[in-house]
Formats: sequence, structure tokens, C-alpha cells
Amino acid sequence: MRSDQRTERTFTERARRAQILDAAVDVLAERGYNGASLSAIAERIGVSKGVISYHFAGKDELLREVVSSVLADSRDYMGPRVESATSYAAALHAYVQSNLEFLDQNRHRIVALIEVVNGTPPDRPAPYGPGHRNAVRSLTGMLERGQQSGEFGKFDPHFVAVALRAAIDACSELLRDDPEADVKAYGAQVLEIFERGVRP
Amino acid sequence: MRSDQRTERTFTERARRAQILDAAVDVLAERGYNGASLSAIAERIGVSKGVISYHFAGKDELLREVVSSVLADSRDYMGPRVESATSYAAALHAYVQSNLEFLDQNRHRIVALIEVVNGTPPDRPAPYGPGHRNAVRSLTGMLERGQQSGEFGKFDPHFVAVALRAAIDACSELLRDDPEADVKAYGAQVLEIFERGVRP
Amino acid sequence: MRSDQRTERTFTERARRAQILDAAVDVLAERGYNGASLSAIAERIGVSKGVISYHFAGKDELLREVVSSVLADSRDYMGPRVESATSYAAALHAYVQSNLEFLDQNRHRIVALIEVVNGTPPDRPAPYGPGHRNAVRSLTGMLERGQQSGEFGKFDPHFVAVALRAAIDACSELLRDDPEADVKAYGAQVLEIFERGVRP
Amino acid sequence: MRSDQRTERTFTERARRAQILDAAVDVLAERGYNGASLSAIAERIGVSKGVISYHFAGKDELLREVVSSVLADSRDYMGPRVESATSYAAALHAYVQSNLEFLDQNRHRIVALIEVVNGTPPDRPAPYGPGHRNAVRSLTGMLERGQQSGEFGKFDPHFVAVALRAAIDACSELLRDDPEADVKAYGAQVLEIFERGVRP
DNA sequence: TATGAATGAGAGTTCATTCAT
DNA sequence: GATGAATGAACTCTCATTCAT
Repeated sequence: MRSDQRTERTFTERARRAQILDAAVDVLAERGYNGASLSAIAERIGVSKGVISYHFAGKDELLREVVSSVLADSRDYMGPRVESATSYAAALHAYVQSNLEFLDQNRHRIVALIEVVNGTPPDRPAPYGPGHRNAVRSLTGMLERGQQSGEFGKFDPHFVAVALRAAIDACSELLRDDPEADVKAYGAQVLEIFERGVRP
Repeated sequence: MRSDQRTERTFTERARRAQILDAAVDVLAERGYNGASLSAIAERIGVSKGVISYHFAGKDELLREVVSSVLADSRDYMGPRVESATSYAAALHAYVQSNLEFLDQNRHRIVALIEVVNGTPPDRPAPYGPGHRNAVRSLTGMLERGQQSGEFGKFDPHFVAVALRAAIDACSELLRDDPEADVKAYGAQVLEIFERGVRP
Repeated sequence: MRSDQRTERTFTERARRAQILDAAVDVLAERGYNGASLSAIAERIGVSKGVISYHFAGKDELLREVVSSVLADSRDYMGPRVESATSYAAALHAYVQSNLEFLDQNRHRIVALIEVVNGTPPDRPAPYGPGHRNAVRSLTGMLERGQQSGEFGKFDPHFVAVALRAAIDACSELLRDDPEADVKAYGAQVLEIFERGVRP
Repeated sequence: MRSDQRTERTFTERARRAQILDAAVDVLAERGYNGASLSAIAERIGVSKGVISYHFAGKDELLREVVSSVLADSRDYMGPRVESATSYAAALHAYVQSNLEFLDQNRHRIVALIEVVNGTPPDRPAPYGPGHRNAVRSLTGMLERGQQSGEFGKFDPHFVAVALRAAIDACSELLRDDPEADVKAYGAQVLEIFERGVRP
């Protein structure tokens, strides 16, 4: 149905798609990748499976949209905050802080995203265009420029980027194990470690 | 039949179980959680599906054993190395280093473990009894003791333990993206960051 | 709504029906019976599926109309030519020749017709009222009258009618395998065989 | 399961496969290509759908086997009879006669074969390796050799082969319309026509 | 011990049809 | 008259599990 991509969607359709995406996020977060069958998602909104097939080309498209919508929102949230920083140290600070804020405010969706990314079988196209690898790459770039400017010391920027991203993403685990966890404090702690770590 | 844990297993049976576990690891690593069907695993050893059902109570038990065998081996490898350290700083060093060595030498099995942990739907008993949570807890303990001894400075031990474990585990990603990645160098870099981080 | 056959159709409606029938023919010819879904047909004219349901009682009626419109046209084309023949041999000649001419000029529609006739499950009302059986019957009649007049020799008229119709219809295969096939030459050859065959 | 094609099949399996093939033939003959769902076939033997999937790689393989088994049997039946002919006229005679005999003795299976051949959507691999086209080709060859030998007169061998095959295949229609039809008599009639037709 | 065989549930998809707007 | 939306049944296929042999 959605063969003509340029067609604008009607109001109703946009609403349904959003509703389905929300349901998908919920089910993914609660029952995991393998629990997120089309029936489970449809059941949650109280419609038939066919509705999903009607609004999305297939399960793949649905999951890809789940991922890309979260990624887009995270870029929208973090981008301006990082770019308005006036030093590399400040940018690093803004990066970690805004990232964790976003995570904190989108717990459900983050869990869903991780389920999709981790759950997608290796023989299928990854559901995030550039996705996570890109996140590491852009972080690496920031660290490198910080080094060139003399603000940061000597270290392997790629390795540090990987470790930092992992530390940030671990926030999900933290929340999984304890939904009341103090994300802000965790962020502050991670920041302190890595700020020390990149200092000259 | 294998429900009675006190029954001693015959030699043949232990061998079969081991063989099946190995096959499961291979298939999990290559085709992911959803690709690891009982038929795929059975096919790899050239036996019928029934064999697996005979030796394991069900797929769940098989996967849980995959996980627990890797965790047990990692404890066996790291334990002595960490415990023989004569200072907390040395223990931290030994922890990270031996952990990464183990990861490096058991790539296949680690990937399989991650597949199981990530793939298992949340409504089912988690495949690692205490597992990861335990790892974080013991690391937290080590950091706390280091603080009490005055060797380490002031920080939140739990948060740092979470971040450090995440940084270590990120090694798998590193390897997934680049199988030739220099694990040792990555470990050294992570160590440097966190050693700085915990210093008084 | 269109169940009341006596209702006169408006101009617009007749146009729509014709348009839909054309689209159905095209899709049937290109994608076969099973590829001819209502969506595929609707998409070809750029309307919604509902339009078809509005103008036809159901898919069955649509397909039956496809068949009957082709058959009607073939009767309109062949009838006068056959009837104006002044001998039975001439009638036979006119029959085969005009039939193949019609086939040649309506390849698309013929293919569609065959798809419908072959594709319709046997437990459903056959899409050609009397249809093909009728064609054989009228041909049989012609042969019988030719025999009674002494123009034709001794043979089983029904059997010959069946074989001749089959030979004529095989033209579709010929065209399917080679769209450039010389239909006229094929017709001449078939005629020669059967003219010899029915001679006293 | 049947991944290793060289594996011999057990007795039970051969029996089941045969049983399934028979059921498929019956259902195809009775309910047509589109009525021959896996459930319908399974239901007829009183087993679950899964059984078919267990014994055949998929519906495609099942249908292909239906076709190839009939074609193989028909070759086995006709081949020796045609080859033992001592003249081209005799060969033509044997061809038509043995073909119709085979048709007569395998009515059900022939109808099933035709359903599969006609029903398979055009965008899918044809279910008969060489199949019908081959039949026409070999018949064409026989006619050509008969012409070269001087036994047959002047005509287009390809066209006559197409028409003759069509006349023979029309026997199925004959049977469909009247299950008591005298196939032998029909064969004799067709033979007479075409023997006259190819005479010099 | 191991196998082949069968089951039955559940997956994603497609489709004709219905209906409020 | 026409549309978008939704339904529900049917389809093929996969899989963990069970069981007689």
C-alpha cells in the first residue's frame, strides 16, 4: 500500500502508525525481540494482525522505524547541546550528560531499541542505517580534535570512544536492575572518570 | 530423565553433553540466537534432534549450560590471578587483564554467551543464575575494599564497577566489528583510564 | 448494489466497468491467475480496491465478465464469417481462419481468458457459462451437417471437433513460447490437416 | 531434513512420500491448483500439515515431484513402444496410441499434472524440467525424420507436432466432461486424421 | 542410547471483503 | 461514487517437543 513513498500520509494513518510504533516499543521492552510478534503487538492495541501489515510493509519496516525514530530523537536532543559547547571538554561533558538525560527520559524506547539491534539475526540487514557504529565514530572524531587542540592528552581515541559509549549504554542495565537508579549521578561519575582519563 | 541431578553421568554421556554444548556454541556464534535451532545444532554433530532432547531437559537447559560453562571457566581463569595480587591496584590490574585475556582466548564462546543472554525473552528464567550481576557485585566489593584501604580515592564503587564491566564487555563489539582488533592494547587503554579514575 | 441486473447503468459506470475489465485482463495476462489480486488490478488504474467491489459484486463476477466479454467478441467476430460461407468446407475454413485471426488480434485477452478458465478452482461456478463446451458443440454440429450433406466423409464428429478445437487453442501456447510465431501459417497448416481429415 | 540428497530413504519414508504424493494428486485433480493447499492434502491422509513439511522441502518440491513422477512414468510407458516401431508411420501410431493408453490409465494423475503446469504462476520456476516443450520437440524430430525418409509428405513439422500434442492432450477435457468417454476410439480418430495429414 | 516420525502451535504474509465517511 | 481502514481467514513454513521402535 505504501508503495509510493512520496505520498503524504493521512492524519488517521499517521496516528495509527504512531500507535503501532508505540505498541511495538512497549512489547519489545516487555517481552524482548522474540516476544514481539505481530500478534502480540496487534493485541496490545486491540486490533487484528492485518492492521500492521496494512500500515507497514512488513515486520522489518516496523522494527526499522522503531530504531530510526529513537535514533532521530536522540540526535535531535543531543546535537544542539553538544554543538553549542565552546571547548572540547565542554563538548564531552555535554555529550555524556545529554545522552544520559535522553536515556533517562526514554527508558522504554531505549530498551526496545537495544532489543531490536541485539535481536536482529546476523544474516539480515542491520536495522540501523549507520547506527551505533556511527555514534562511536563521531565520538572518536570529537576526541581526536580535542587531542589536536591540545585540550586532551595522549590516548587511543577509538578505544576510549568504545569504552565511553559502553559505559554510557550500561545505563540501561543499571535501570533494568534498579528502575529507581540515579541516572544523573551515574552520569556524573562516568564523566569524572573519563574527564580525568582524557586530561593531558 | 536427566532431571535427577544427583545421578552420576557416565563417561559417554558427559562426552555427548560436551559435544552438544560445543556445537551449540558454534551455531550460536555463527547464526545467532534465532538461528540456533535444535536441528541446526544436531545437524552440526550429525545426530538427530532427539539426541539433544535426550541429554538435556529442553532447549532452555542447554542454553543455560552454555552460559554457565563459559562463566565457570572465566571464574576459573580469573579467580587465581586476581586473588594472588598483593595490592588492590594490582588486583584491579589483574582483573581487567585476565578478563580480557579470557575474552580474547574464548571469542567464540563469548559471542555465544552474549547471544543467549541477549536473545532469551525476559519472561523466561534468565540463563545466567546470578551471572553478570554477580560480576558487578564482586567488582564493586573489590573497589570498596580498595577505598577502605586508602589505595583508591573517593567515587561511587557500584557505578564505577558498572562502567568498568561495560568497558570490558565492549571488547566483544570491538571484535565483532574488527576481528583483528588488538584486544591487549584495548585492555591497556581501559586500564589506564580506570586506574587514573580510581586514584585518590 | 449491482445485484439488480435490470438497472440501467449510467455512462460513467459503464466506463469504469470497462476500465476495470481492461486492467483485469492486463494483470491476468502478465501475472497469471494467482497474481491477479484485486489490489494489483486496482493499482493498475490507480484507484482503491473498494472501487472494484463497488462496481462488481465480487471477484468472481469480475472474472466471469472478463471471460464472457472475450467470448462474446469472438462470437461477434467469427459468427458472420462462418455463417456467410456457402459450403460446409468453406464454413470449416472460415471457422478456423477467423478463429485464429481473432486469437491473433486479441492475444492479451486470450491469455487472460485462459488464466481464468484454468485457474478457477473446480468447486466454484465455472466462469464460462456454457463457454468452451458450447464451442465444441457448435463445431460438432457443423461437422455433422457437413456429413449429412455428403460434403464430409465418415468420422466421429464430436471427437474431431474436440481435436480441432484443441489444435486451434494450442495457438496460445505457440504464442506463449514464441511471441513472433506465425499464427497465419499455423492456421493454414491446421486447416490442411483437418480438411484432409474430413474429406470423404 | 532431506538436505543430504544422496541419503537413501527409509522404507517408511518412501511410503509416506508416496502416500503424500498420491494425496496431492487426488486433491489437485479434485480441487485444482488453488484448492491444493498443504492442509487439504494433509487432511486427506489424516495427518498434520507438518508431516508434509517434514518429508518435502516445501510445497514447490512436492508439486515438482508430482509432475516429474507422472512424466517419468509416461516416458517409461511410451518410450519402448515408440522405439520398437520399424517405420515412422508405425512410430507415430505407437506414439499416439501409447500416449492415450497412458492417459487413460492415469486420468487422475494427468489432471493433477495439468493443474500444476497451468497453475504455477509465471514468475516461478516451471515445475517440469524440460517437460511439455520437450514433448513437442521430440515429436517434431520424429516427424522430420519421417519426412527425410520419404515416408511422410510435406508439412511444417513443428506446427503439426503442436497440433497433434494438443489433440492428444484434449483427451483430458474429453474425460473431464464425460468420465466414461471412449479414449481408445478418440485415439483412433485422432490417429486417422493425422495419419492422413502427414501422408505424402 | 539414538533415530525417524509426527505433532501442534505460532510465525509473517496475503487477500477478498466490508463499511463509515 | 470513491476512499482508506480494518477484518479475519487462509496460506506456507519453522520449530521444540514427544514417542514408539
